[in-house]
Amino acid sequence: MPNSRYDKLTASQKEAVFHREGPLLVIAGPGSGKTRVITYRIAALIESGVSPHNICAITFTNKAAEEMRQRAISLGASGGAHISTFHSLCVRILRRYGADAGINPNFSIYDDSDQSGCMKQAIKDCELDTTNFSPARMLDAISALKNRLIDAETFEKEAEDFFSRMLAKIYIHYQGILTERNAMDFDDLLMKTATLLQNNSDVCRQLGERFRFLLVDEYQDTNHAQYRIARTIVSGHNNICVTGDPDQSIYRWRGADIRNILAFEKDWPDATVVRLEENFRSSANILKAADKLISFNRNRKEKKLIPVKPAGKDIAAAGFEDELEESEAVAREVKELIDEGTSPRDIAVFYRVNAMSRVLEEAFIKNKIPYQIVRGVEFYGRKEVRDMLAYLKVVVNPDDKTALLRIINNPARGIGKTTIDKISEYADSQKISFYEALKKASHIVSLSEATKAKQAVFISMIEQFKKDAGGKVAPLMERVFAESGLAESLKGEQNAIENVSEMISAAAQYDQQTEEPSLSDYLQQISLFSDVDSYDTNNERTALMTLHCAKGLEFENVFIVGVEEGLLPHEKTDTNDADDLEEERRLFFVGITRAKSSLHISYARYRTIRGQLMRTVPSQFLYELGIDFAEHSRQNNYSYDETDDAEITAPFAAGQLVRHKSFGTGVVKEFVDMGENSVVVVRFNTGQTKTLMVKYAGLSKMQDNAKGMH
DNA sequence: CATAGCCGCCTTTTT
DNA sequence: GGCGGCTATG
Repeated sequence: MPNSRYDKLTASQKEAVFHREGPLLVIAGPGSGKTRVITYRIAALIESGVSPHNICAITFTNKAAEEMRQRAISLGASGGAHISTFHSLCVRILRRYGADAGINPNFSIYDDSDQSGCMKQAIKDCELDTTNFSPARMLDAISALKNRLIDAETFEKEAEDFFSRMLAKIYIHYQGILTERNAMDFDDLLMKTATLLQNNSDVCRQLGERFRFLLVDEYQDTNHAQYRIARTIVSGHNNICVTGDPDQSIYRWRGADIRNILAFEKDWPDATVVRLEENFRSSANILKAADKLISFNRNRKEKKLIPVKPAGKDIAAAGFEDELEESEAVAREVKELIDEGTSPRDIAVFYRVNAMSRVLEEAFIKNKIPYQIVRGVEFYGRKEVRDMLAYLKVVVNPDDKTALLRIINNPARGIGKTTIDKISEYADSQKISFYEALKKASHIVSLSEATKAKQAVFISMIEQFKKDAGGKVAPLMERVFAESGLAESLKGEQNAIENVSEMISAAAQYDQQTEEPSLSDYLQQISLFSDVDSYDTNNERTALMTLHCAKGLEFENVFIVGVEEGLLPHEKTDTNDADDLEEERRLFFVGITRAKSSLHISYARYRTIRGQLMRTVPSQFLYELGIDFAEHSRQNNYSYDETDDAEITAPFAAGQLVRHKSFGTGVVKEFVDMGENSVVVVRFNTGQTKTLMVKYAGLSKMQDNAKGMH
């Protein structure tokens, strides 16, 4: 019998919570209590006699996993259920069951910058140049292949055109480098798990028996590999419950496939579908705007957003001269809210790209507002943090040449490029790893005795660390920091030293919380951790973050800045590709629907991008929201009203703002009227000036609210 | 082999 | 406007 704590759930929520066996799809709009439903469902399953051990819940971030764990415990579900991201689950599976597939459990996990290093090497090995084969593009392409579970050999067989054949060659080399270094990138974790489950029916059966109930949150943002993993795990019992909202899918660029959620009922024909359409979060006005915006997406399923809260405040819109004024106005408004008694943590500022945080940060400092910037991976990107991690990775996984090369002469110990090349050559000729070659350096004839001695010191240091690497992590880190010479080399750099201390205290916490702490496990876990996961919601600080980070969160007061063409939608998105544009619109939708009671939207008429002052154009999404920002363009302040759409008029006069499908936005410098063959001279924001024939250029006119630039 | 200084590159979003 | 990588110099 369900107890009284379920009383506050709505009928639909209850339906999802108490659904027992078989596939369940929960289509849940923003603010509909979806995460709550999952947590209650975990509690309800346990209450009905299911062992926590048999439940696996997948969340989108580590942070969400941590919160869900705590909430489940507070509901009386005594812990024991597996709650983690897909990536963490995969690490567990690969460590435990990977041996048969030839996986060494001490594998390193490579992040973006490690990957890019390996990719550059791979391109070089293929004797191709990085101008035609840019590492970033190659990595994107390979990531897409891995998400679709296509390995290098399979792809090579299919590759026909020149580009595909080159890509296949690079893919093979890149993967070779990772394998040689006993390393996996993020996509490998998923692909190798999916393949393992597919090829090893025994592992598959064991996991199916272990996880008799699988719950996947944010299902709209799963990729194909994740879908396969989920599908295989539940193949024996079909007890899968997924929740998600197609309108909040914002990770297509990373391989997320919205079709997973759209096709759920086809994949599991006997699925129960529950819709959660009531919104308990936002005021009716905010929802009205969100609904208006998202209705411009054509490739979607209609969904209602039913407000529970009253209309509330109007949405505040504002146009500013530049990003300095915008930031200053946001800071002042935030300050006012705080002075009126709002807690700083009930306020958040969202932007499209991380680079926009700097100017906001300065304004917040100036106005003495407590804030925290929630950033992707900044902490783990710091030099000193990477250096420390590289030492630890080498201790656990000596094959990790990426890490080894990073530390071998850092701090400087007289082992330079020439020496490294000689050792590399020796390693290749002897078919041994770089680390093994280093150990046998005394056999390398071409090296001087002095150099050999330096290497011996380095090797014996690492070997000593290895001996002491069992058990707790933090003490070893202290030793590594001191004895590697890193501490000495960072002397005077207080920030850097503090970052390392922060790492060590995090490790100490891990040591305490983990039954059997191990360095290998620790390194793998934190590789999957990002700064977003350490966002402290109990802190009395206003959060600044990207719109992507804002997913899954909610705030009383929300500010969205830089709502301009080129930023939102971002210039990198192909506005002719409806799917790309629709994803940007969803991103804005996600941002808007984070707000509970007040929402402030702004843009700047000029913005400095990469050190260059650019004239900007308000986002087309603002028109769609029905906000008449022209009204506010002369007053640099937020004002609260909503009127009809602004008009777009006038011919190609000098000063007219226009958009070109490949050059982007620009300003008309000159118009030569030659009837049908009229020519227009446009200076584009990219810096180039083009003379175009109107009839071919396909220019669209844009609203101009800016003052002249002279 | 180390260091400083310069050039040229890129720059969306993140597990 | 920031960083990595390269080069020239000590």
